Amino acid sequence: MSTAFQEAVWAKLAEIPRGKVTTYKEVAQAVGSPQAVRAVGSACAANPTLVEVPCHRVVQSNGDVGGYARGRLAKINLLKQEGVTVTPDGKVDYLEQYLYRFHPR
DNA sequence: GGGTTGACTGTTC
DNA sequence: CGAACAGCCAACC
Repeated sequence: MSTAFQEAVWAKLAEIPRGKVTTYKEVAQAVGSPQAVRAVGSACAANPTLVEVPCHRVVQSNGDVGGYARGRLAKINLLKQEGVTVTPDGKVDYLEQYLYRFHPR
């Protein structure tokens, strides 16, 4: 079972184009709760399908890939596969370049 | 109904 | 630059 909040988050994640990434904060803002970044993370963790929902394209605002249901390494590997530069430290380099924003100014 | 936990963020030391 | 503290929201027990 899922809540409206989680579905809203998943819907936003589905909008992220391949080769791009977004931050939990951006998603939180997109769903209307810019402070609910923790809740967004929980929603991603509760995501039922890892293929339909590109949760691996969500990273932390500081560039760190954050966590992943299958492990950080798997997440890093997926991002690299999509053309995102990830440092061995598990951080996305050139984040601003790959960052996908829901709130364009 | 109340308290704890978590795929986080920003500030401060 | 790295580690620690506090703040926030939604879900779970």
